[in-house]
Amino acid sequence: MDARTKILETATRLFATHGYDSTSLSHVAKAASVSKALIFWHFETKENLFQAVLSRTIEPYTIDVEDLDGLSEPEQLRRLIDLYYEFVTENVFSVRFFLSLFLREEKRPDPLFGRILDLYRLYQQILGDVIARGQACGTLSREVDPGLHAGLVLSALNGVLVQGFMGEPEPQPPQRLVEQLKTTLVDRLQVQ
Amino acid sequence: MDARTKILETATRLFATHGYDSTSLSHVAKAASVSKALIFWHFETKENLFQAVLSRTIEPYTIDVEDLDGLSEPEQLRRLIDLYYEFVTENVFSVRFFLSLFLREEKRPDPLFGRILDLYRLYQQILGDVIARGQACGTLSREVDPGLHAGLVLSALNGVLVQGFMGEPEPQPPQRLVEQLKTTLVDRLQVQ
DNA sequence: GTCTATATACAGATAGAC
DNA sequence: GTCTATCTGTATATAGAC
Repeated sequence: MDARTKILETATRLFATHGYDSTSLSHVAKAASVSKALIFWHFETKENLFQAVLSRTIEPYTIDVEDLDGLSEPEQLRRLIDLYYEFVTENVFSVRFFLSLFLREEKRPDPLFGRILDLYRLYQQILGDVIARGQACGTLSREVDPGLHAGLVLSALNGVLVQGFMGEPEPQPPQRLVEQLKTTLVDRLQVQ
Repeated sequence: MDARTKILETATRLFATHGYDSTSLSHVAKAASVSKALIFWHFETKENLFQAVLSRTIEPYTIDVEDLDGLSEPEQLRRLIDLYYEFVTENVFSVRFFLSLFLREEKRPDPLFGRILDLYRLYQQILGDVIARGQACGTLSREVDPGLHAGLVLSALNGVLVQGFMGEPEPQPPQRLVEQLKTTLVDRLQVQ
């Protein structure tokens, strides 16, 4: 592996676990087995390195909602919930990283920041649309407001995620919570 | 106000917004209008100051579940949910602070850390107990597992909280999400 | 208790050899 | 591209006057 990549990988790991300020370039250099000067040669400044790390990290963040066709609306909802949960479990490390950035004034990577929020809103809208369609088709109860219910589902998912961050062993394992979520927030909404 | 208190208040604010490492004692000294040396005279080290800040911050963290008597179980649940939400809104600042600490290896204030988790688990257990009692009395549906449902309710509450952190304006304001939460996760569980 | 002045360490960043 | 050596600022922490 070339030095540049090595630096990027190491910096990603260290920034994510210790944060921006707590991660010194001397530390990165040592962990990546290169000199400090080489980091500056490749990335100019610490800030630049950080931006490069963020871009690299956010790269796989996309929503592809395939193969929902042919499923009933409740089934689509269950599938979307699973997709969301799969995504965050596959990216726990960086999701945790970004969440910690959101909580601090420290570093708000505004452009990327906005991109994450856009993705998030898009996902919420997709959920809301499916609920609305289900109500129109008569497969889902009309008792709830689609947008609001979508917001609740996502909140619950995020809550499960955060609960996972707060340290094991939890009384309720995340997967069972997600199951409970689908049962209560989707199945109970179905029109029999 | 005496200097010691002034330092504590200032440090609390700065640590909470910028984190441990990003907050220099020079900065604290300037913001509190005292000399750096005075901070060391009162608190010995930066680490000590931080611990003092944490203790002070965690002080009001208690659960007092009063006046639930006389309420039906569903009403008790609604009340408990409101209490939780009131607590976090009154303490947004420090809750956000602690959550950010949980997400970083940076500083894990282990003793206090544990106390927060204990409170959290206690709250979850209270919720679970109320649900179980409701099921025994026949006011709540037996379809759900009490502990699991309690976990889901708390996750959803935490999710609403986090959603609030991620930046306004959100499509769904927190209060409406909490209402939706109570409707869906409590009312729909009632036996008519 | 509160200050100014200072010691010491390490941060981000540059110069220049190879 | 990669290094060693070095500059400059600022961090935590101390000494000692008042």
